[in-house]
Amino acid sequence: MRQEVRVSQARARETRARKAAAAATAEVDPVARVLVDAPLAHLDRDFDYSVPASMSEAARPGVRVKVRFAGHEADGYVLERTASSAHGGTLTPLRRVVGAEPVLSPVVAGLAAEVAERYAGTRADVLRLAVPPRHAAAEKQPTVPAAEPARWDAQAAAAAWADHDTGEAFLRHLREGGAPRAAWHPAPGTDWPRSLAHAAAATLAGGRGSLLCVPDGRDVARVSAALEDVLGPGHHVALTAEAGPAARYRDFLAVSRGVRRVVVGTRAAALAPVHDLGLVAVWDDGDDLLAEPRAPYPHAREVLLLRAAREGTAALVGGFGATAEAAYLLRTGWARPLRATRATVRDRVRVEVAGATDLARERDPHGRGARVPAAAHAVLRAGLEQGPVLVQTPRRGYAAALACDRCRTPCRCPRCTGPLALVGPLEPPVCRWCATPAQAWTCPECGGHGLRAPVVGDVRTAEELGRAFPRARVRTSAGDRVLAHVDATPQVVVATPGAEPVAEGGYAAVLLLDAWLLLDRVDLRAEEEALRRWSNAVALARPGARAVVVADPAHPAVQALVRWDQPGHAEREVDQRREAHLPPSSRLASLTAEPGALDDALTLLAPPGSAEVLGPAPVADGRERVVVRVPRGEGVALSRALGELQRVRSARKLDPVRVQVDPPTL
DNA sequence: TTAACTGGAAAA
DNA sequence: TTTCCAGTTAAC
Repeated sequence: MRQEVRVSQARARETRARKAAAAATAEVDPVARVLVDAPLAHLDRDFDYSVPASMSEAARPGVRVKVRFAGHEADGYVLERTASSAHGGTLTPLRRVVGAEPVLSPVVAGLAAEVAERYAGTRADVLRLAVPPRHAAAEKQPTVPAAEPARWDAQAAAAAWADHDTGEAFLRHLREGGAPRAAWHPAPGTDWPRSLAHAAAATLAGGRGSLLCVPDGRDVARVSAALEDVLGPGHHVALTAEAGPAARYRDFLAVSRGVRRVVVGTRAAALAPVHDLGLVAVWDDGDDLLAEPRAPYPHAREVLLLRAAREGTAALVGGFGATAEAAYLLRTGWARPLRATRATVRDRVRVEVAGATDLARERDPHGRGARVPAAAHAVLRAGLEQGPVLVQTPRRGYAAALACDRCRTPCRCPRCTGPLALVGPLEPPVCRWCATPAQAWTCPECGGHGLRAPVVGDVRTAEELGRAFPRARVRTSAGDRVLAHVDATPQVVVATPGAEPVAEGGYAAVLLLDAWLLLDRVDLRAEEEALRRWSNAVALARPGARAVVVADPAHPAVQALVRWDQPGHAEREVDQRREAHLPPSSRLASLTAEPGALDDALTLLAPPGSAEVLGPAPVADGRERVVVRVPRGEGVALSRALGELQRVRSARKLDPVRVQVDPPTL
């Protein structure tokens, strides 16, 4: 039996060898350099395969191929065709060319290599983000060019940017093929999707493409509508993950074929193969949605800035908030400020501060405290006579977590120790994990029976406001029930940060509740993030509207909001972070693994001399994390050392260590 | 998955 | 010293 198996294996081997010898290889450039989709870091290099004559035409650079790799069939991309190989042994032939479409351009292949290096990951991981899964039916359809040339209205574009000190010069540079780079901070109420669309139109009028990245699908839809309006139909595509595989691939092909040269999309679009790229832009770059959650965790802003440098394009980093990273671009002189004039800002919105800091913290669990101060009520009431009003409340749901009102011990379910939460005004608290109602809760620490809600959700805020304004319509927008738009009729719109609907004509008033809650988060970016969220809500107001933030008026973030000086806040943030050796003046990387593997990784790691290793500190699932920190100038060396670590560890089959360069949170 | 390589043990 | 074998490694 065993004998037979061996004989048949030997025969199969002979057959294969005979076939290989018999199949003629291509006459011109018989070698294909292939990027193989292998999961191991140390295999992230090019491999040469011979090209059978039958595939010589199809195996162009950029096409997908199937190859035999270490016994398995593996996917790969042809990077180039060459006359000879440096590989000593005989080359395995390509097995199959998958489709005729060159989906990996040399530009994107180079970019993927740079992104992989920067984030200490593999090119294959980056390309999984860059190239959507193939959809054969979509590949057969040709991309139809736009029926009419793109519109270019220099006056309309100038008008859209007129409120900015250097807006016209920026547009002119785009139009003339220049590479201006700016950190953009518009006034509240600015129709930023339209401004972006005009920037793309100016770039296209000069013969170049644009790549615009925004945080989420709603923003993509807004910019897409503005592009359609400004450029005319058929000149741009919107790339989002939610589009579905066929549409996603079809739109990707429209870009990779060069038929559409203006692209708006979410984070993965930063790697889109736009032809003749002239402008990269990222909007609201502080939004954590722009940080990719899959390895190697690239951030869309950083990918776009790498592209701007590699491809010599213009760059626009904008938002109503301002990140320390954007401020750092100004500080180093890499970008210039592009700001709304002070006169415009003054005309748009007045931001006031109401209430003392601790009112919200001390109120009782049924919300009878003065969470919405009288002054704020007055502003809402006045606003409701003009149109819709927006109320931002930090967290979704009725009430997040409950605590003992005497000793502040968090309430735990007596049955399963899960967190308790209120689900309605007259019902007892319910466990979030096992859904058991806690009929008569007693604090295990102090024996108290009273509950307090440290966080009030949007549903209860809506309920409270419904009582306060009985004649007004009250709607909520949060979590999985996000409204994209509301009309111009008077109504109260309660929304969580990031879920604020756009109001037709803008909100007549904006109220920001529980501001202390955003500021109390234990996070490196808590302040910047709070200011960003408030700013995005205030920016939805109509010209002449009033905004009220219920917060401590002395807090620097609150003051920056009132003055609409987010870039100034970001500048101070840069200073503070430099003193604390935090990004962007420093480069951080985190390593997460089982304690043993982490120990071992640290002995293998050869970081630049100035590196500090902080930790290890325990994280979830019994794993530990260390943070490695270097001055920014040594960031490249740190990335290289981390990449080398991953290659060595994968070659030796050691336990995996998760490496994140520039982790968005710590 | 599997050919090539390594090193250790048995045979000469 | 040579040969054989099992386990390891690299992977075109």
